[in-house]
Amino acid sequence: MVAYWLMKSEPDVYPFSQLLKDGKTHWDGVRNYQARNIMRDQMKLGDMVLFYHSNTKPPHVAGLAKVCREGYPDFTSWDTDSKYFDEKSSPDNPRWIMVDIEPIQELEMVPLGTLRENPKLEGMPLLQRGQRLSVQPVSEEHFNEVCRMGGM
DNA sequence: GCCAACGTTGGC
DNA sequence: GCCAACGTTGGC
Repeated sequence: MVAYWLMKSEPDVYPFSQLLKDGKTHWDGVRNYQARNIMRDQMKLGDMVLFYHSNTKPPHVAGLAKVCREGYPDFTSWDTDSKYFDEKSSPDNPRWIMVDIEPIQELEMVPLGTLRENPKLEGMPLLQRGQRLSVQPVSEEHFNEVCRMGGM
């Protein structure tokens, strides 16, 4: 059973175009327990991901990706040179988890405002007031609709 | 740059 | 365990 997710990245930090170049990436730096738990407990190999660009104008869905490795310790959490270093995490007792994703294809940019205007997306977590989870679930219906809006 | 929303920290 | 203070996210 394939599940669907949305993952946020700031394009200044890691844009979808970089994922296309890299072929895959580990989703490091998540330091929120709710998002971590989703990656640890729920994201499975082959799950589909909407790659979302936040903190940009306009914020938008940029592409499609899929999970190519399930949750494992985020090694940047014990790397003292990393900006994601957390002194409470260690190889023996990792506190943070990441998954790997690989690109499927770029989408035509789907701006947040356009998502909001689509009644079929009513109830989508991304569109809820005040939500800021960087990894969040998407229903199959919403996922398919966003793909359609992105030209697929 | 502002600020609403919300998570975390730490004193008590 | 409560809650005020503070920090971060992220749209606008």
